[in-house]
Amino acid sequence: MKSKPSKSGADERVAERSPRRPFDREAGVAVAKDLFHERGYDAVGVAELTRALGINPPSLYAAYGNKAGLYERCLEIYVAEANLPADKILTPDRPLSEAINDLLRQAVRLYTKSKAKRGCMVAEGMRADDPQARQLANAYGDAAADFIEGYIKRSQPHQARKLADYVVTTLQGLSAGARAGRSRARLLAVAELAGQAFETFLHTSDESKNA
Amino acid sequence: MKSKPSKSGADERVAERSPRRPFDREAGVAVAKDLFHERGYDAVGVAELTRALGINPPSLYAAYGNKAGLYERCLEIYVAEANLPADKILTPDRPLSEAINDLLRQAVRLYTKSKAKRGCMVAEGMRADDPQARQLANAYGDAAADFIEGYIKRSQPHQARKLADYVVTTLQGLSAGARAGRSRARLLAVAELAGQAFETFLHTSDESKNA
DNA sequence: GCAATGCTATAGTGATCACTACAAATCAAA
DNA sequence: TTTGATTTGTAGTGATCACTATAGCATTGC
Repeated sequence: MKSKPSKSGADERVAERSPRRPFDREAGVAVAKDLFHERGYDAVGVAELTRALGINPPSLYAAYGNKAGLYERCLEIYVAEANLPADKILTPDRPLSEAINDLLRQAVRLYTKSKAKRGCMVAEGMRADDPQARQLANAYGDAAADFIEGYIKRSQPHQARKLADYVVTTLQGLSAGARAGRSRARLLAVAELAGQAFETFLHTSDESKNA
Repeated sequence: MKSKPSKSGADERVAERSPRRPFDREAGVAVAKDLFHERGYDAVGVAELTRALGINPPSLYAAYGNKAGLYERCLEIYVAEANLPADKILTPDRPLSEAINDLLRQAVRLYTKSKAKRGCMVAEGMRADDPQARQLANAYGDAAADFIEGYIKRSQPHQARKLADYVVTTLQGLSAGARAGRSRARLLAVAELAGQAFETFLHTSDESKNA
């Protein structure tokens, strides 16, 4: 009867937190995230992960379920760490083209911040051979694309999708360029071009759409 | 004495052409090319290749050296088949922006021509996990980028690299979009935007650069 | 016919893949 | 101290990786 939910409330809290500390799951996710970001989902094996985390395979599976589960946690904190805080950049109070321009430039800075971890972890994950990993990354990628499209739609409802596609395509190209080793300066120049192009789209669209 | 170079000259020609037909190397390359294009270098194993070619592993290695060697042949004919005849599109007799616009649109058509073989085989190969395959693809990618930059430099010597980077980045984004399953119509819209953007770059650059 | 040539298929190489069965070890609660 | 729960390390699962040693076999020139 009272076997499960008996005793005091404090016990339940303690019971939830594992009687014997496993190995710091959170830190493990951070380490794995760097590995996945640096070399991609497929190229990082479980053996290398366990070596990097200082644990053995059974601990990894007990903690995260499987390799894809760990990757999911990595994606989660990668996005949550606000590496590219789209919600902070795409704010309703600033001009659309200025916000997009800022987004592109900040993306380049992020993609080229680390020499090892080049490009966008989500965008690169969408190209993984493993279908499960690809699906996980796609979820975040689609969410980001929807967010951008929704933001554009506020001021440009007629061609929001086309413009959002342009932005997303540019971001994917910038991520690929970063991964290929193109320098930050050159990518920033491209981002600036794309940003100033975006501004012209709004002008020309106003003319044609109002006609 | 007369054992080796005796007899008639016709024999030498026949002797060169393998006494027993191997298995049609050329056709094998074409089949392998489709597989590599469809699923990427890493995802296609030697076992699957030999199955698709109707041969056994030793024949593959005797014919192409190794998996990377076969991939190299595939890349070669992929590019040579003029899937995207840049030299036919980027001709000196047409306006720069028109040529670039055409290049982008034709690229989209190519990237979305087959439902299975999406994107650019070279651009996608540049992301392979295998360093050898990556290097092979990079060679073709760099050559294409240089060709584009050289073409732009003819009419825009000051900012050819920046503009070429923009075009290459857009192409990579389009390839990624095609691989992600984005429709031809949407990608064509993006290509058109990028093309019309490219034209504005020339105008604005003329003003600022001449000052 | 007879050896030489050259491609073929059978079978298997060690390495690595993601993943797990099992039992020792450690903790909490009784 | 005993019991029960849980994580740990050891060791190994079958599968697949790229690749190859060996030998059979068909065709060639003699």
